[in-house]
Amino acid sequence: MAKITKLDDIVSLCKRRGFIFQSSEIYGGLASCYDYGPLGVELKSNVRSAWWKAVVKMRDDVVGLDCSILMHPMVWKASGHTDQFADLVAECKKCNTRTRVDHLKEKVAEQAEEHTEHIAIDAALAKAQDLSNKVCPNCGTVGQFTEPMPFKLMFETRMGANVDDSMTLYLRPETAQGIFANFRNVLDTTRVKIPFGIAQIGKSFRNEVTTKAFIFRTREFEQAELEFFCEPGTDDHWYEHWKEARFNWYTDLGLKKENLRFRVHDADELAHYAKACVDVEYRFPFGSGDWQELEGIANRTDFDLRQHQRGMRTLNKWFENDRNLTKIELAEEAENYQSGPLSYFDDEQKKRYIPYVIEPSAGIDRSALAFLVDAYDEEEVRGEKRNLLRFHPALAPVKVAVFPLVKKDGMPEIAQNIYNDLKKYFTCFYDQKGAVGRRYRRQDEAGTPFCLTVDGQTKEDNTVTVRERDSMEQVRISTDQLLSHLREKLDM
RNA sequence: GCGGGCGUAGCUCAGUGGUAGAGCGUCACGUUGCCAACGUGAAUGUCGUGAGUUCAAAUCUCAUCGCCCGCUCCA
Repeated sequence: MAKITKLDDIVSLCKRRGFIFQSSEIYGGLASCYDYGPLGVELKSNVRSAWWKAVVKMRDDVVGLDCSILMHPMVWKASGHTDQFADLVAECKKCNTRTRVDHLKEKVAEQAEEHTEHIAIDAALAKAQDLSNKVCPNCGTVGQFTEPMPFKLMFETRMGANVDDSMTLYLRPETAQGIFANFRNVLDTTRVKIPFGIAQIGKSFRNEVTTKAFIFRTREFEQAELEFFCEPGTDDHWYEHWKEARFNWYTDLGLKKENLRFRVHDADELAHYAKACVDVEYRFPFGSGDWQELEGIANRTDFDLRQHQRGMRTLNKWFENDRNLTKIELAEEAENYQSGPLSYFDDEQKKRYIPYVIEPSAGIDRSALAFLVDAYDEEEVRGEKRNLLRFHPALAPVKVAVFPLVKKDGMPEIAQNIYNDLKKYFTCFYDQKGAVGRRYRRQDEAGTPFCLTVDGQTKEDNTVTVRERDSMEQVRISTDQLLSHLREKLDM
């Protein structure tokens, strides 16, 4: 069995082989930001493609979308993010521990909401005025807190080169809202019928209070999100469907089952919009071997579409209040909201309704990290340590490496030809330098599933050896059957 | 944000006040016919950054940036 991998081992492998670098390293680095190197960009792109293939291409009921990161500020007003995507935190003067104000307990009552949803800043401020009776959960000191301070979890930027009439925009904290905002567009142009989903992969930004563990939690990150729209009443069925589908996606791509599990959110842990939520968790080698979320699958009900209908009814106030979101109150919901502009007309049942939404929301970066960690292995071969990444072929940055056994006797030329031919079909790598054993090991550490070697026999019978990464076994394959052989083995 | 640890070559690390090192890796040439072989040669450092102390700082002090671990936090 593989030994316990430490995060540090993964970090140095990533640097050494060009998977992941610290951002802005030549300037001392920028906290929690990372860059993907030549191998990393292939890996990450393969993770994306595998998700897209499973969630969009292989299904008849999901279409894709790619929204802009910057959106109309009213989107975030309607979704609740501008009001609610902020925490009030107070710091204990005694021990300097910061705690969310709504998690503080009264000295006497000993009661606090364990896992409360975030509430509007104004309301929270009013509610949190009096901390004199609150107890610091860390040191037990009563009432020694700083003024509650709001943490803005959305990044702000300005649109418009002219400072005077530029407007504040937010970098999206999730890709989901772009999908809801385009729900009508997709309905009107693509002949989709409920149940159907809209999928999107893209960057999101959250000004997290704390980042964590390499690329696991970063402030800039990539999400793969699906909003699956279904008729109310069928939502539980689709929730179960996507739970299963998403869990299997990870195991199909090689994550070991024993490192993967579901964690169901308790009722008091649910976000304000969610009826149910479950996390797919992976046992990462940081923390104390902690289970950490890879993906959340939530039943978002009809919350978002209804909120955007309210937002659309509020647009006039946006102009009346000089584009100042904090002055705007979201319009009440229309009485006949079920037939509002974001409703769906079911032709068979002849009725209109706001669909329910099942949302599997995965982190591409943390998935890539999980695949890296899970694939990492060290083993002993003839007294030497062999490091390798046992990537699923679909995820391997390089699929096939091509070598001449030695660089003479015309072998490099033949190998070059094979390489030039194969690279039209797979990501390939050519190498003729040094001993062939060393080249094999280098590819092992990059996770390349197959190495082809042109040797003396090649000129006689047109066969090459195909060496498999995990077993190190070799078979001779005729060059004219190489492509089909590799295609079958790589499942491509 | 708090506490602890750390930051020296691409990686792992040695160097505790006196001209910057090792192993691995990388590159070149030779050799080599299947698993990190061998020989010869070579390149590579803002000692994280900035200030201070000192005749002299990788080394001592302060600040700052970054990483790891533990808290806290994570709609």
